[in-house]
Amino acid sequence: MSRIKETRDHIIEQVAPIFNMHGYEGTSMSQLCKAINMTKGAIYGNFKNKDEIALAALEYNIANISMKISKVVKAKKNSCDKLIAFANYYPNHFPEISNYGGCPILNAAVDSDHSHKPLKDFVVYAIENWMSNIVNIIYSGIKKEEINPRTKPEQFASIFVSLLEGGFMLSKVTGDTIHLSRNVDHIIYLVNTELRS
Amino acid sequence: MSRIKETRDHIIEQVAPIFNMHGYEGTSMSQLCKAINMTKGAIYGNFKNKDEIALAALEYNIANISMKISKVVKAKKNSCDKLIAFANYYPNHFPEISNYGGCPILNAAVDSDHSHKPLKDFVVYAIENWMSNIVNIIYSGIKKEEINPRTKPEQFASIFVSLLEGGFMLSKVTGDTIHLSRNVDHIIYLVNTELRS
DNA sequence: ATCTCAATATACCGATCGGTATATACCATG
DNA sequence: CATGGTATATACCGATCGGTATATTGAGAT
Repeated sequence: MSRIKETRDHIIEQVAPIFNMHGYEGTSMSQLCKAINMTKGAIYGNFKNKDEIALAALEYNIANISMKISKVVKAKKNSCDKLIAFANYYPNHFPEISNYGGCPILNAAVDSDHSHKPLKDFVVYAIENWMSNIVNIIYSGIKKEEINPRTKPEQFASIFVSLLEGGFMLSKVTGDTIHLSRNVDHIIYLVNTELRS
Repeated sequence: MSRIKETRDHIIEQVAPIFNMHGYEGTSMSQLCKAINMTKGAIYGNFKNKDEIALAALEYNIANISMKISKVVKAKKNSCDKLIAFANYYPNHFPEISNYGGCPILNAAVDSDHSHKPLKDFVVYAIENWMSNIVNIIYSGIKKEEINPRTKPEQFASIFVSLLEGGFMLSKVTGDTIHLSRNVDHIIYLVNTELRS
């Protein structure tokens, strides 16, 4: 890897949590300089402008959490267990995600509404990607006869994602994990009583 | 009402949607001046600083939507119908709320995390108030023997709020109301199959 | 008609914003 | 050890930030 790439990656890693915590407008370039202990020359030598570094940070944040979730999901063989492992990731890593500023997808979805288009486009892409991930697990589960074929995968995906994001938001802002726990309990209940065959 | 109060209220009404759309950091005082067609003198004559006007705007936004929802809920007598009317408010008014910048509670919950404490405190208060509203409808429904007494009101409230907020967020960012509709369908399903006695 | 006082407009503050032009430091190659 | 090129630091830009001090305005009271 070339040296310029190493610096660029170093910058992205350091600024990613800041963008996640403070949002696009709430993050300033000087704030980023302080965080990476470098000057504007280093940033503008590696990124065209604030938009570009914000997008890179978002991509990093979403790829990061997606990868970690993917790991616990792949560890399960049964489709229903995959869904439950997915859901459990959030309460199991609540402090860590919370200290990082919350779920990057939710933050970006709320924050990106009036920022530049590529950023918003990427949020939509990430959400659709996430939902189709759930949908695919269910379809595959139906094929493997682990999941009730009368299940509606798309509807379940909407509910699944909403319960996790909504629950995380409630727990983060109130400082009480109970909301997220209740939602995950409901997801597990749905999986075991309505999906699992 | 004194004239100063009229101006203050006029300002709040005009700036409330701007704060809801752009968030605290994303909203500038000059932007507000342009919106109300007045100058800084008018604003700083009626508000101590940006924090105070932002809090007033949030209070206005939340009171506003709460009042409207309360109206459709109170129009129903049966507790289960109240819950369904509550949930239906969101898809029924999606374009209106969306154009206004989304649900002020969700926006503020995500936005307020690093702003001044009174603003965050008010978000928490509003959420707890909202949840206890749902809880009270259920308790009252149990007492009136309209709702299954084995229902867990607090758990249902977490799920209820999360499905609405999460679904609205998904639908707003993707521009497709299907997510919100699916979630409301699930809420109605839960009410009719698990709550209604 | 004049005075008073509150409400708003104007002009300005230092700080910081995103961004850029240039100087400097550093490393690979000869 | 000199040189060339690249990566980063420095210094600076105009614009805008939140906020304030003061000038102007206008309605009600005398």
